[in-house]
Amino acid sequence: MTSQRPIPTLQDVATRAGVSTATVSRAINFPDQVAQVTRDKVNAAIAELGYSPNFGARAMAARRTNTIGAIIPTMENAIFARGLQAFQEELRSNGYTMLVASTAYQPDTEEEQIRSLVARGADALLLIGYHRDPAIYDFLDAQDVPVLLTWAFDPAATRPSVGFNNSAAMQEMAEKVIGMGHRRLALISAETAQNDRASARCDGIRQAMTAAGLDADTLCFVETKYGIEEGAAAFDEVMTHDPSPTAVFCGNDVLAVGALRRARERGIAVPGDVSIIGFDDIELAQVVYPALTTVHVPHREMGRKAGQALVKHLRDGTALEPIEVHTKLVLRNTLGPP
Amino acid sequence: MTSQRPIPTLQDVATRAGVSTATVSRAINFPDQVAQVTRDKVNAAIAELGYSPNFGARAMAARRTNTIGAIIPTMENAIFARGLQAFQEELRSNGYTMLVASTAYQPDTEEEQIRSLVARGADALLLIGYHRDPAIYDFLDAQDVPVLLTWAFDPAATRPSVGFNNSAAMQEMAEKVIGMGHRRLALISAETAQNDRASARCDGIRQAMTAAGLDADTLCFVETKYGIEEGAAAFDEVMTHDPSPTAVFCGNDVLAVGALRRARERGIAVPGDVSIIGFDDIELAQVVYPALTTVHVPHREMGRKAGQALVKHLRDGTALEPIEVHTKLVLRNTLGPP
DNA sequence: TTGTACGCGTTATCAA
DNA sequence: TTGATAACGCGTACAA
Repeated sequence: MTSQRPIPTLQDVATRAGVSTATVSRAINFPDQVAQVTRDKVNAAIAELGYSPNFGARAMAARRTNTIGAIIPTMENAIFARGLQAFQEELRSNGYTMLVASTAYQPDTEEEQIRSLVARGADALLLIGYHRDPAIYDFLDAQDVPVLLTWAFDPAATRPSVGFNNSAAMQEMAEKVIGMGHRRLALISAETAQNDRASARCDGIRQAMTAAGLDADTLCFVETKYGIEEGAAAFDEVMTHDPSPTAVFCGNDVLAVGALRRARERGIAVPGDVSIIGFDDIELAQVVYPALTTVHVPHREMGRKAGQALVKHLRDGTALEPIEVHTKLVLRNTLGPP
Repeated sequence: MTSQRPIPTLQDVATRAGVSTATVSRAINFPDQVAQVTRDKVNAAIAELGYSPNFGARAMAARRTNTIGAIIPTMENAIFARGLQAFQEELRSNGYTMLVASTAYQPDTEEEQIRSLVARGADALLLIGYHRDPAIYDFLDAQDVPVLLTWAFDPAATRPSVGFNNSAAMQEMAEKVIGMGHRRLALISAETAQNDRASARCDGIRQAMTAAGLDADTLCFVETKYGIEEGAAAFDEVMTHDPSPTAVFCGNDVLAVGALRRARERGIAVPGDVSIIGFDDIELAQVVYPALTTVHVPHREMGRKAGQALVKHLRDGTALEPIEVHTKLVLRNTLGPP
């Protein structure tokens, strides 16, 4: 049982340094407003006491927290982890702290997390995708909390975002695939109901089909949850379709890797019998064999730019501008002629 | 320019409901202490105003935050992401919120993040591994913040942890490998300087060698940063050793996957020419070809149990007990006879 | 350059 | 069951 000395406060530091609390506060927040000697005394007292400012009190008095919240579907998905890591590094180097929360793709949970982060005093929020209950946007407007969306970019959208055009990116890949002669196409997609990125990618394929004179309704479409195992099961389903597809698009690399594994297990040659195409270009894509053809998304760049944009907005009060980042086709070895 | 109505406070709700702030506070925190009719009026007012309590003020007045901080090396590593996801789910279902911060394996950054989370009022902290400056533990004790360590388990340690015995786990695998007849061993390790898990795994191999009558100094040891590319480069280095190893242990699956890829690129057969062994059993391990032999770590179980332990401690005030979780050898296809 | 004093929004104690 | 009120620790006019 150690004798519990109480946590030191500003007042304790002030007493110890023989100055007022106001001076200590200034010494911390505006060092050049206080005389050198005074500052030294204060710093010494802070060090001796092991003082660190109370966040709650500070937030209440200053009415800002230097904290930015980020809400993602799940940390278990490498793409979000990577984007957030870059986002955080950017914030950190500008004196901001990131608070993360995850939603498991549940809109209710997202709303709850938004309220929680706002209550915690987040100065701004980073959210994934455009689609959510308008009431949430109203709430954020009412609370005067700036919001930046990411992972999607729609020039026509009213809310600013830092992201890429999911539809156009997938369309470009589909055009490539169709250009190679593929006609019987399939798509293994993440669940589209609450996920505007997934549905935009799906639209991209249909548009490419229509533009090439194919009937978009012939696309063999299967929706599934996120996961390697899920991708494998969906691949089975897709291949039972008659006529069977010669090219299988996947909404993300994880699904594609599952499909690829199942193809090997079934003795189906890739890309000999069927081509498999991913989306995201996570590390996994280069490691599987054959290496996965996919759409590269600059996750780190996106996270970094989102961080820069938010910091600038908070500092200078300038409007948040939409920023588009660009995807790129990565043609590896799972795509071949039909 | 919408007219900015101010953010509602407890006082606003009280006025609107025609009661005192004390009653509103109780209606929120101890609903059964207030009359049904009063409660309804208060809830109505809360809904109409869109009120949500100010976290800072609450923390200051209540002297707790229902928040638990977690500090990990990096979110980009799937093992931490997965463990934290489970940890968070457990906290959430008990009314606690998780705050994450990451350190990029920098002790200085970790210390900074610890102070930041404590200042934010974290009721407890989850940290990875045992090894850190004693001054940090002193600080946490002084601030009266409970700490639970994880990802490691040492029965002799003074601080409670929820984790597994890194050394014993690797030793078990090494015994298996040696038992198959391997004598020329190599280890590609994560950097051991600030990472007690990495050095424990290394010790495990040496102990198995000594126990089997081998000279532990013959272990070909290479240290590298985290990453697939880094694993590949380290594999090159290890294979130039003379005599070249017949079995290459890797400190984690990501390094192992890099080694595996490089082996394929070099035309080195696995496990024909050399065996490769990973650690962690992340999804990657089942997806590569040949599937990776590795040590399974129950990351989700570990995260969940850590969450349970911390919640119980905070609620009941009982001491934090050490909890060991168990690893398991997963013999897939990259390990064969020498 | 420094100090005084008030207010931030909530919880908790004590009375009523 | 409810209300008045004193903390909680800090930032910041304003004054000196």
